Amino acid sequence: MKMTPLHQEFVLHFGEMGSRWGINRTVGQIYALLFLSSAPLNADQITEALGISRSNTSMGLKELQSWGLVLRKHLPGDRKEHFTTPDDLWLIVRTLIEERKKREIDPTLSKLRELEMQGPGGDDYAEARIAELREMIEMMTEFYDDMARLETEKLVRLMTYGSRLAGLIDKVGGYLPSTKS
Amino acid sequence: MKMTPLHQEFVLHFGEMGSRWGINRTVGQIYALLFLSSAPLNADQITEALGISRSNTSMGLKELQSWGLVLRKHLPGDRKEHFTTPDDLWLIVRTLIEERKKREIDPTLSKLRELEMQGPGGDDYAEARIAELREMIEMMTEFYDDMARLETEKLVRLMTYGSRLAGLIDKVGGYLPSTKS
DNA sequence: TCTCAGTTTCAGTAATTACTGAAAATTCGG
DNA sequence: CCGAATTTTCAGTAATTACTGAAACTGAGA
Repeated sequence: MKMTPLHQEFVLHFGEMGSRWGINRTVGQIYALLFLSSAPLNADQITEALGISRSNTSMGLKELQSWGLVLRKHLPGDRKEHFTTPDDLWLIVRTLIEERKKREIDPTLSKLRELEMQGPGGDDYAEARIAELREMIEMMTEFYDDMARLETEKLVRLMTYGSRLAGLIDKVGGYLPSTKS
Repeated sequence: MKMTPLHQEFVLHFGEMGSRWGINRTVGQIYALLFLSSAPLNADQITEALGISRSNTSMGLKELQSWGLVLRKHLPGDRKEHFTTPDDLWLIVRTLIEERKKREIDPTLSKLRELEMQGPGGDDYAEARIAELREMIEMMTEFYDDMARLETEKLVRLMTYGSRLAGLIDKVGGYLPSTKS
């Protein structure tokens, strides 16, 4: 399992970026390795290619599977588990966004609602600020949900349409309430 | 500088979420405190409210300013520096997204382009995978750039339009190339 | 220009997170 | 159901990151 220079640089980059992406170095490297590999790899191959311990590989794969970014694959005639990334890049991106939303946004949205439930406590400014933040997050997550429901083909069409979208909306007519709450 | 229960819970939550958001606990707490405060606070007030060291406050504020999430504010008649978060939540969100893109996506886009520059090295699968990833990131960042350029009012209109956008595009006509590359 | 309130820097230390090897658990062919 | 192959868990340790106090620096008023 010797890596080509291309693999090496890619794997190293994902390792470095890992900490910024909220995963650790080896998890990033494992993902990178699987991403570039046309055939599924088993844990020993990953362990050897990255020069890490077998247990570290096991933990890394576990985390990546919990994210839905890596899939187990049984190869016939081999007792060992093998692993891949999904072929479809769009699926990967959808998964990534969904998981990050789940971990980074949803808990805060819940907390904000919970705080509002506790009713007014006298600090009008803080309460308004919290309500405003909650509304903003709701608007963005609802938009995200709508977009996530679209098939990829429509999503691509929409994204390629880019800034012209705004003009389009103008034309259709603005029956919507104004911006400021 | 005693915090109300509302402040406390909010600050604590931001502290806990900090690590998921790629900042540390105290940076999250400082931000939370400033976010809920109607008047700008000085470093000593922050230090006392959070029970952290003066130097920690200084470093946290420095980081938040580098993100553009916290602004210095000189109060007349007081020699101390004061700090606030921008009033406009949309501005805050725009800043957040822009900065995270800068830190988490742009370096990878550069790296991918760099790897492609190095020319074919024989691993067709890996090279195709990298090219596909680069194209995907380009499409998404270009879309983001388009959206970021819109005034907030239009952005709100667009987001509220949600899933109906897809139908809209259909109607206007699909002159665009098909999805699969 | 000197003073001093205020701020930043930084070396040392504490706290957290990542990684390892060994042992326990699981899985599957026989 | 047994036993070898494989995977997972976990306590201990290494590496990294966060935090502190003290010292250095800054800049406005006298």
